[in-house]
Amino acid sequence: MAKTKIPTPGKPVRGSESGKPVMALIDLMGRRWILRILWELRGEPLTFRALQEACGGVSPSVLNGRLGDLREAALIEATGDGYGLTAMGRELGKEFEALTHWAEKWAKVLK
Amino acid sequence: MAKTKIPTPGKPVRGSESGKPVMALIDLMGRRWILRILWELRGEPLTFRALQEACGGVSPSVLNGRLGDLREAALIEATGDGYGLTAMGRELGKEFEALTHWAEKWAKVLK
DNA sequence: TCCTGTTGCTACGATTTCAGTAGCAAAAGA
DNA sequence: TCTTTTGCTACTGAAATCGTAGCAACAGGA
Repeated sequence: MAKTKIPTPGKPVRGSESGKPVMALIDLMGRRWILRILWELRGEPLTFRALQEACGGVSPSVLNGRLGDLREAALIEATGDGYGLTAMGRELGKEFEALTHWAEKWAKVLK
Repeated sequence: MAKTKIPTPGKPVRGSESGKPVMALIDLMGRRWILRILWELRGEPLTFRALQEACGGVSPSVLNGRLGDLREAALIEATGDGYGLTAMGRELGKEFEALTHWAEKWAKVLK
């Protein structure tokens, strides 16, 4: 069960009363581990423990909270084999992959 | 002056030793207000105070910290008229705009 | 010059979130 | 039955964030 409020499109979120979907997305993505979890799940589903390890040993309490967030956001779901992306989650992951290419360029510029 | 460590592609970041650019990006974007600031600066440059107001009254200490992060990441710069996106920053903003469309669909699915 | 307003920040205490470890109940093998 | 694995909760201390106050520098205006 998530202890924090879940950002929901159409409802006000932290720092914005507009209810615009992008604000809910910004709120959600701005939480630590959310992006990392989505990233680690881009392939096949992972068990809780596997996911924890993939995320560099994130504490289970935080991980569990984030899994709750992501489940309420309908981006991941618990399957028989652990946690996996939903259709929406996979789509978001694909969008995010475009950012990977940007990040490569960014790395070159920065160094 | 930023008090937190800046995620840099090529160097280990929070939760990842790989040094992959995408990990640095995930680390950076996973900090509260980072995405929001980039979003609010997508148009014209804003002064510190204007940006603060645009971000729903975020505390100046945090805002200042994030501005430092973003400057070190070469995504924003201080111009004469306040803070504005760099070329890289504007590019990232464009990538992120694709996510706006995704968020619209997400909103429909969720409700 | 003095007054007033704006701007970019710093300081600081209170609150929230995160990290790190320990451990437990349920399920799965062996 | 005995042992592992799995999913998760509990707890404590550290770190990040919030919210407010306020200050120095600069820009008019009177």
